[in-house]
Amino acid sequence: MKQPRVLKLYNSLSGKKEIFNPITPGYVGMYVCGPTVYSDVHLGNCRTFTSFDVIYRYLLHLGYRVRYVRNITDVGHLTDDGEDRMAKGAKVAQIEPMEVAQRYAVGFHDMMRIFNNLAPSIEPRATGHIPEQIEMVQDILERGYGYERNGSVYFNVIKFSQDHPGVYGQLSGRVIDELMAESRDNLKNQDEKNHPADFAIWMKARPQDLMVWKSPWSTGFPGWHLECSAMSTKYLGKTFDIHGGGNDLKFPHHENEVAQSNGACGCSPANYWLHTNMLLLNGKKMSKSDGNTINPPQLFSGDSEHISKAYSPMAVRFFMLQAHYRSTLDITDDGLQAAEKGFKKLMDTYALLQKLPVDARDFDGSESEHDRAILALIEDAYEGMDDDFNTAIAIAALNELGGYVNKLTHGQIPHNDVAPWVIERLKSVFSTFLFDIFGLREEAAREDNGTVDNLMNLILELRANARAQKDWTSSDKIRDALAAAGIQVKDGKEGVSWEKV
RNA sequence: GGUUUCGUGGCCGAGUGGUUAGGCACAGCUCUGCAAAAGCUGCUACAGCGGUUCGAAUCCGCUCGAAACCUCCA
Repeated sequence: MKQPRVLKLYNSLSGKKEIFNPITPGYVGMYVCGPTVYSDVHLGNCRTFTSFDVIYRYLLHLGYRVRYVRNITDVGHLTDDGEDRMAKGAKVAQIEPMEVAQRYAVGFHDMMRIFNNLAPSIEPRATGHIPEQIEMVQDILERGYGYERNGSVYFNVIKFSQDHPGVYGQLSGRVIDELMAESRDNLKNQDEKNHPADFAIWMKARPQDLMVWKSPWSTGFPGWHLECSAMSTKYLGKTFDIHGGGNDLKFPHHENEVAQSNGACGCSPANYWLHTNMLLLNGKKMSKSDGNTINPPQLFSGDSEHISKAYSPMAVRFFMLQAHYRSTLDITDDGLQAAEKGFKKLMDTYALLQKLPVDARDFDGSESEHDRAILALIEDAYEGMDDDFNTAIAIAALNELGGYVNKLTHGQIPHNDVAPWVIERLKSVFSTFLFDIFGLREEAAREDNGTVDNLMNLILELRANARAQKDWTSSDKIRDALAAAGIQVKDGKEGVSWEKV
């Protein structure tokens, strides 16, 4: 609908911005690596999925039919000790591994809704695609890129990289020889592998393993990287448009995915690889062990030593949107406060914009410099999004447009100086960006509660009476008492309003 | 140790070979009984040192500092 806009995105594979050309015009297949559901969702996850949510929304806005696949990993992802993450949680809580997965998958979905992220088109689970993964292992073996050892199957990275020069390591900038030199000697099942860089695509179960399936090689479970390859192939095809995930998945996860897909079918899985950057706290990556961490519920309740107050989900979302998705973003109390105010200001401006009249009676039909400036800023917002989804640029343009809204509202710019159709366009663009593309939503400033409204109306009426009689003592007492109760009274030209602070 | 990225005004954070990003904070003004709120205006920075260039914060080199990855991680 908005075609032809030229969309550019940064492809990790080539290391530069490229013009986006989908395989099938008008359609986009996008796969994003979802969470491993072994614990409460991490705030960093929220940033990644919020970034891809905006990407998804913008693609939709551009008129693409998008199939957005985001998996849930519920098996095969091992801890440092070589234990499955689900199984570990299950033993601790004395429940089934699938109960662990279910508990945290539900929590994850709740959090996605709180952040106003759209649901993906398909959300496949690794445990639901064991046959597909076994088939993929077979394909890899048939093509000679895997080998079996004691019931486990490993991917032969050396042979693969000899047959496909330049492929392994392209995404992460890694060199095989260095991998050999760097590899630690305490890696899992090191003795079974031909080479330290090889990785398991099927693992034979040990007696303590809880989640196991039968396969031609052994009773066991699939390797961690395999589920994404198998499920992306199943739902998007052998080669699809966009594969995304967090920066820290580049190596080894995504590198190995590329190798697996090439090894299984001789084709590259995705044309464009998009990676989001990390969320930092106090300038460092969050880490539970260091105590340098904050989770979403803490952010929303204010219950953390790192912040001074509670922040709403939309304030946090806006905070994320102010930075580009490929930049690290440092969470600070000051930064969050600035974002909270900036978000509120933009929403207030939007409310003012809704009230601007668009009737053309006193419009003289000429194009003013304001018209041109407003249209240019609208174009800036779009160009920002076209340039690798630069939400920061788009927000800046919206803020500048907000200046025009205020000046029109307060009469610094006469109404008849801006064409009615430009105002209409401004209204539509504002709402499109705020709600459809950025995925923000208005947060109830007050409970939808008639009782409170009625009480407030009564109180403010009493104060208005006092003020009419110049009884400043009474009127100020009311104002101060309300402030102490967390309610701010705002005296405006068109009357009094109030807000919970 | 290896690989990579980054270092922007009081704070957050875009961008980029030549034009004020934006937000927050701050200051002035308007409004106002006072204040708050709101609006307008102002606030010209790019780690340091060299080099390329008519011109660099933007390109190159070095130094210093930070972070990520190399091992589970969004």
